[in-house]
Amino acid sequence: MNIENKITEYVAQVLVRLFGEQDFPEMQLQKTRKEFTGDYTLNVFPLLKITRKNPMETAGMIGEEMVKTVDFIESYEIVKGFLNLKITDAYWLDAFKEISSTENFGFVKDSGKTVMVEYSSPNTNKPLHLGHLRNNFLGYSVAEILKANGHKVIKTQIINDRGIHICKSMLAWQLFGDGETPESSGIKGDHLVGKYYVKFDQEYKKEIADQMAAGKTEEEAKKEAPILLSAQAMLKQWEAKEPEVYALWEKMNQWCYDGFGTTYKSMGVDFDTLYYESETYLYGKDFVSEGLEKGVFYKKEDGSVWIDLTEDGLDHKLVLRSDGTAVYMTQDIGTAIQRYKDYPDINQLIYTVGNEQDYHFKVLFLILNKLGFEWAKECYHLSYGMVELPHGKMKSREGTVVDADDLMQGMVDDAQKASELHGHVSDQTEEEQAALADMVGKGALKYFILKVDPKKKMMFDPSASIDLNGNTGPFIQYAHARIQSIIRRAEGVHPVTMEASELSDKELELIKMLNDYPTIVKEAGLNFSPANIANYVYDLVKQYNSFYQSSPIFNDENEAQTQFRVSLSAEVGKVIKSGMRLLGVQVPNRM
RNA sequence: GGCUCCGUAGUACAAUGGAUAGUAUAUGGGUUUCCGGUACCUAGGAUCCAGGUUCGAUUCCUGGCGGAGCUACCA
Repeated sequence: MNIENKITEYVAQVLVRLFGEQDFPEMQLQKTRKEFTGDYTLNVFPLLKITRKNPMETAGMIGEEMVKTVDFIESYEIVKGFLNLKITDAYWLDAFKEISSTENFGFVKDSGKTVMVEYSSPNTNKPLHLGHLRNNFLGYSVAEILKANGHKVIKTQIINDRGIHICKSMLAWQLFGDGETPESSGIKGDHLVGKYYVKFDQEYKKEIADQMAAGKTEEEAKKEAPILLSAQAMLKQWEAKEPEVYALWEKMNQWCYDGFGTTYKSMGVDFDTLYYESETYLYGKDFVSEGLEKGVFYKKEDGSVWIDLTEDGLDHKLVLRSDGTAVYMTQDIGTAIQRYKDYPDINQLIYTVGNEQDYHFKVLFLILNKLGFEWAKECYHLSYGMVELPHGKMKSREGTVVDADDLMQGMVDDAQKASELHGHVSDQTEEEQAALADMVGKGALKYFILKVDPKKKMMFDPSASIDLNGNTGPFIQYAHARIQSIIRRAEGVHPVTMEASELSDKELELIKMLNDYPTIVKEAGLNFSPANIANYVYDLVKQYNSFYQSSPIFNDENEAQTQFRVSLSAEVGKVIKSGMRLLGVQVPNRM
């Protein structure tokens, strides 16, 4: 049992003893703010109803009784109705010994729960960009955090590999590509496909302009541009599995998969199982038919199929086009059902998708519920805010898209430069230095993105993200490297022999912060928030640096103290590594 | 227009309804007999506006102002 629970339990006992009351409001216990003495603070305001005394008196009676009866409570102090309880140093030293002897400190062994986490889910017509980075880092990290909470996790994605947008790239390549391949051009596969997606758009614009010059309205021109009609025709050919089109689709998709594979490797993310829209959209259609029979959906005169959600406060929503082809919703219905069929024992299905699709998922879950799937209530949309740039939105047409590969490479290059500047690792081989630059550059990027609450939109300033000072990944990595340097010099970590009475304030503060780690991991899991972990690790590092600055570790006169400080440093290092690991960030032993 | 989300120092981010609203960056002033100065210490600077609920509101409610997203037979 953790200390918070112990304290609230004792307070409950005290209340029963002093006031004979069995039924009281939930205990409000929080950590004592820095400016007051004490470790935990009980807010007595909610208890006044049962004590029928003023805040001072109530706090005094409870504090008095706690000190008298609980061995690890040393003293109490009352400030404005807040009861501050101080824990004994001996308790904290014991807690530290416990922490250092715990394997995988902070992690839960087995919760018995299985969770599927979907993230990434790109379209196969263009490379990944900045928005995908937030998605991938978030999805991966949440999956790791859930594992740390003892859940079995299945990482997955839905690959959006069919549809008109894919045909646009294919058509443009057919018309203008002149047989260009990743091999012949030296261009990464996904970037090559993306190049033709852009090419299509350029041609399309040109044709619209031509048609308008010939007297058509803008609306007509947009609908009747020959290249668009060709793309639509190609989509039909694809659905009919016409060999030539199908072969082209397979070839260009493979270029994308190869390119994505490289990018995922560079990001450090992975998946346990994959779903393809081209395989699930037909399955979704089957359930639309079934829902139509059940009366969940209705058919309009033109043949399109809809659902009426006005009773749920929403609108009417299309689930199948009049020509019988599938929309996004159709395949999402199919994919969800397929997943529960493949993995019947999952307890939760998490979709990591941007908040511009909040409405879509509200509708999807409602539809699944109406189709009679019990598990619909286990579906959760992990909705994250958009990534904004200092100079406005990312728009592919205006060339303001921040490419994922380019951005990561830029970060690594900057890390390399910084490393050369400081020269701590100039004796290492080129390979080792390159690996370090990769670790630091990617660490900076991941930390920069993950330290922000996922629900909130975030500003991405490329020039600020490469700053290695302040609340950044490299700041944390540096602290870890410095700790490893201490351990190297100490030639290992030895058991603690120091007395509790010798502990300094800064040492006590560090122990208390280490003691919080399991609670942080738990909260991060409940909130699906890597930011909780990031902010905690940052605070821990700041506290450690302050300790490091003021407390000489290697002290010839007090061997026990030296060993303790090395041991404390080592534990801080372990928690830094563990926490960063949950963010998908590695930490170096030298940098 | 309708619906949803968001407004915290110059900028970027924190704060289960709790105490004097934290941190970074930028700006000013400091720290090397010592273990890695990518560090540490220190100063100034903020809750969009008006009401309401509450012992107590950055947090909850209402209205205004400002911003973003959704509102496609797109994904």
